[in-house]
Amino acid sequence: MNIARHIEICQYVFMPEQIIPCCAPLMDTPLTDNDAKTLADLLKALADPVRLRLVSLIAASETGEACACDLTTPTGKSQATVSHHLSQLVKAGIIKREQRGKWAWFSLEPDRIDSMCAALGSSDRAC
Amino acid sequence: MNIARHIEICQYVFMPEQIIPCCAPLMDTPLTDNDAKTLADLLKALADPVRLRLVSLIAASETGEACACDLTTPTGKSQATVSHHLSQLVKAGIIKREQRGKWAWFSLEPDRIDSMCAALGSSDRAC
DNA sequence: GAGTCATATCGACAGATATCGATACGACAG
DNA sequence: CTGTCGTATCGATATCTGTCGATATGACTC
Repeated sequence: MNIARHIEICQYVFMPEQIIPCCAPLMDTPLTDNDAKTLADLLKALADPVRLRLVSLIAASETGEACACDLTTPTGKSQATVSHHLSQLVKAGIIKREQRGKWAWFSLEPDRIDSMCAALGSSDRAC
Repeated sequence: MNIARHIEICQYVFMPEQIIPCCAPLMDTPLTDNDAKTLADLLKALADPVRLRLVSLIAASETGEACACDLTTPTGKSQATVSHHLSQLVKAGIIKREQRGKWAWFSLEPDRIDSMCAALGSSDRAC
C-alpha cells in the first residue's frame, strides 16, 4: 500500500475535471474524516428512490436531457417535491440545470457518478 | 436500448452470487420503483461517514478483517454507536460478521459494493 | 456459579429529511 | 401591463436516523 499513490488517486477522485475510469481508494487505506464526509454526502445525494428514478429518467432519455415538466408524473410526487430532489442532485454535482425560456432542462454531469464509484473501489482491482 | 438485455443485466446486479465486473443499468432504462428502492437502500447503508470509515478500516487492514474492539477508538464514537453501524452494514450485505470466542470479527462481503457500482453505470461504457 | 469482559439491544432524544400545499418569482404571449 | 404557465422557495409536519447511557446477553476464566 503506497500512501503517496493513494493521495494522488484521491485528488483525481475528488476533482471532477480529472477522473480515473473506475475503482480507486476506500479499500487501500482508511479514509480520513474529511474524505469520508465528502464521499458520504455524494452517496446520500443518490441514496433516495425518487432521486435514483430522476437520474435514470434523465440518463435514459433519447437526448440525454429532460425537462422538469416531464419528470413530475413518472415519479408520482408533487411538483414541489420533484423540484426539491432535482436541486439536491444539482447541488451534489450529479446533474446540471439549464434554463430554456420558462422550462428547466436537466442533464447528467457525466463524470460525477464514475468518480464516486472510483472512490469506492480498490486500486488493485482490474477494471 | 434493449429491454431484454437490461433485465438480464439487472438480474446479475441484484444477485450477489453472480456479478459483472463493473458498470451496468441505471443509465440504460428508467429504474422500476422496486429496483430504485433496493438500490437506494444499499446506497443509504454506505452513505454515512462513520460507516465509510468502518468499511475502509476493515478493508485496509492487513488481514482483511477487523475485530469490533479495534473499531471503536478510530471512529471516535461510543461502543453502542459503532455496534449499531456495524449491524447496518451487515444487514445491507456489505460486510459479514463472525463470532470468535467473545470477539466479533468483520470482513468485507467482497462483491456487494462492486454490484452497487455496476448498477450505477451504463452497459455502453467500457470498463 | 460468580465475576469479568466484549458486544448487542433498549429507550430516549436531537437533528436531518421527505413531503406537500401555498405562494413567490420569472418568462413569455397577448 | 396583465394574465398565464413552469418552477423554485417557504412553512409546516411526520418520519427517519445518529447518538449515547444504561442494561441485557453470552462467552470465557477461575
